[in-house]
Amino acid sequence: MYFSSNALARKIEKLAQESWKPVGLSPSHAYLLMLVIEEPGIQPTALVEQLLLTPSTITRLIEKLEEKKLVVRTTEGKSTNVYATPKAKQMLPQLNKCLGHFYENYSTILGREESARLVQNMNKVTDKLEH
Amino acid sequence: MYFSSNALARKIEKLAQESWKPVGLSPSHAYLLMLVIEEPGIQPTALVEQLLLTPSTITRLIEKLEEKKLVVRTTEGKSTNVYATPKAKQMLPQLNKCLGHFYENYSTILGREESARLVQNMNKVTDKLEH
DNA sequence: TAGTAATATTTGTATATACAAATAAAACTC
DNA sequence: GAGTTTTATTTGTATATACAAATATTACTA
Repeated sequence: MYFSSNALARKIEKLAQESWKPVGLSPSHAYLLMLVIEEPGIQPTALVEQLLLTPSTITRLIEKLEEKKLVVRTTEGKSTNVYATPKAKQMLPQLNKCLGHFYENYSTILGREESARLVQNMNKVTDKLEH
Repeated sequence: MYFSSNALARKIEKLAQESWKPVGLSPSHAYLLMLVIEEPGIQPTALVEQLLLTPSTITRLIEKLEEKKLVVRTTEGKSTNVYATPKAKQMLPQLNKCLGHFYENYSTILGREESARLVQNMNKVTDKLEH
């Protein structure tokens, strides 16, 4: 179980990295950016929930996107809002294309149905392991 | 798929870390050590295959176990042999116990059958992603 | 057999992520 | 409304792993 889940995650990670190479972003950065474009002003807490990552990781991801001038942060009180820059918004079609490629890649290899089933299974297990 | 496989791997990793806490080793170190005890003089290349990790990672794992005086390395020519120390051999029962706990942990949560099915599925997918 | 190719391992450095502590602000509580 | 608790975010540091280059040795080839 231990090596199986790790090995699978690493393989998928690699495939995803390949898929997002055209936009020069890691999969996590790309997913985060797409969420920010979709929901302007989204807060880190919401990103934590959607991406299943910890707050510190989300901060790090945002920082990097800020460096690349793809997002800006505004802080009011204890909460922070994240917005996509025009530069990022222009990238949206390419981001979607990469996402599509990624999906095609693994669905071609595994079949659409089997892929869906596996994802469902993994989510179920992850939820059960929550505590 | 991307977040599902990553999230699952992280959850399992955490569960495994808990399980091996009693011996003060990370899951990867523990699995490697058990292989070395089982097959004295095993070479890094063989460990790479069994643990599904890269050569550099294997070197790092061995280094750490060497620091802890749990293994020794002998180099002859281009190849290296790894042996468990008496100290490590004495730990074997505890290592097995941790392995058992880990298995019990996730099988209790998921059920034995479902666990086995998931592992099979993940392995199948990982193999298919090989290229 | 000298020169090149293949194999095994290690080293330098990078990525993805997390935990725990720090900071800051808002929300309760009495 | 002063003091405490909760919530949101960031920062310092650590872990697990990988890639690419370096090193060393053995095997092949012409």
